[in-house]
Amino acid sequence: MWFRDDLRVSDHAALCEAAKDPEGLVALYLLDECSAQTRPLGAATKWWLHHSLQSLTETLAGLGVPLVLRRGAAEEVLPEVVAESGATKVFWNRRYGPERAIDARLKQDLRGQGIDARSFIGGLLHEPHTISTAEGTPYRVYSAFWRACLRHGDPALPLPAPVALRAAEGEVSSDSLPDWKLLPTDPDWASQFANFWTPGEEFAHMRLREFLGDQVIRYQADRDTPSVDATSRLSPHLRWGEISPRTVWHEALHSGLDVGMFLSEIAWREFAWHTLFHVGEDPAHSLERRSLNRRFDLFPWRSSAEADTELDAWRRGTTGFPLVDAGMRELWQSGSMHNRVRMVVASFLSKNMLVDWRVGEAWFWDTLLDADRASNPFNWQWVAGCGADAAPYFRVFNPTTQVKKFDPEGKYVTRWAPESLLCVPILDLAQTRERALAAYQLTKQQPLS
DNA sequence: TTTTGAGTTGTTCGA
DNA sequence: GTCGAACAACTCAAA
Repeated sequence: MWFRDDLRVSDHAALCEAAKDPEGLVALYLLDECSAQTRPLGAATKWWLHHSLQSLTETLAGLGVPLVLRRGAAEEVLPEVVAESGATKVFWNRRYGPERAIDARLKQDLRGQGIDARSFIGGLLHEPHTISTAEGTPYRVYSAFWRACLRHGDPALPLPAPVALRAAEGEVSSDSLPDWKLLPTDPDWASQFANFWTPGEEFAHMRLREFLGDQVIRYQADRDTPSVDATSRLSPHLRWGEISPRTVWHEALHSGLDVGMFLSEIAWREFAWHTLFHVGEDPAHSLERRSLNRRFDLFPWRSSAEADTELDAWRRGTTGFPLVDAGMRELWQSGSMHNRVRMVVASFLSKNMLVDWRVGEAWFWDTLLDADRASNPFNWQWVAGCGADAAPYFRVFNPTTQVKKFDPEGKYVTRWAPESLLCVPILDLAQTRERALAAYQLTKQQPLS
């Protein structure tokens, strides 16, 4: 049983199937950061992965199976583990990013050697190939995609976790988790993360129940207010598949409350994966590499060198715009940022600073606990105006207006960046807005080559 | 097949 | 202070 971005035992199709096998199973987690189709993990994400693997190890041990840890290119290491263990079958849940090229090649190779390699439904509500427009093309507009999801009907009911597992005979060598050095040391900049988050399947379910118990009622009204704890905070758990979106969907419906708005946000995650799936397996075409709107191929972004000082201020949260600075500090200290503020800081970077959205995306990738290969670049592209169902180019968030609207009492700003109010603004909002509008207008008018 | 209307998250300006 | 218009172009789906 090969675990990937699905570090859980409930609603796990591949595990359920593997559990039926009388030969017993080997549970494997393979950390692959070197294949061409994978993306090296961000530093914050590694912290989460460490703790999530620890949690899965305990859960599996309780069910009777050790978790084997191995590192390297999947196409080299997986066959090694198969040979070492004498496994005759290999099961996994499907991935929907560029990594699926690796899975397809492995499946073919293993089957060529007489190994029964099988994949199962992965961590989405609906598999991407089952949702398409009447013309068979992928959706490019969210609302139409959401309607299509609703027409598709409820996703399958979550599968129960196995009550017991049988370990395969013989021993398979495993790396030790601390040797992977996923946790930061010297300095331990993640020291505060544990005050905000508890990785692991058990806590993912607790978080969902808590949210559905007393927060979801206020979700629609308060989700845009960053000082209020009104969001589900499930995203890092979903990132590692500690809980499946199908479980979230059904438990939310089961609550009997008005969960429409919340589920439509789960569908945005789905839409990002749908979009990533349809750009194909070529890493060069992946969402983090290329704007969906090809007109932006020649966009006159200012280079990182040119915007060096401003970029530094953006990353550190010393731009002199309290909402931007508060957001960037929240990110650094907690590994997360409120959704409303993400839009503001992303608009600030791509529009006011006129820096390539990929630079911001890379920073989020490194510092966010919930960044995945679909949502993170998809949403950056949405804000930058070059993505699917993108914000119109003239939508430039004004951090001063936004703070008046969404943090009028300054609670959020005071919590994260109290001294930012005294900083000197690094740029002129009106002037940089005009600069962005001019550049975007030119790009829009450019004929597509 | 063609036409038409609608579409997550904003800001500014002028009446 | 409030309100509506303008700021495009394109995709999707219904008519």
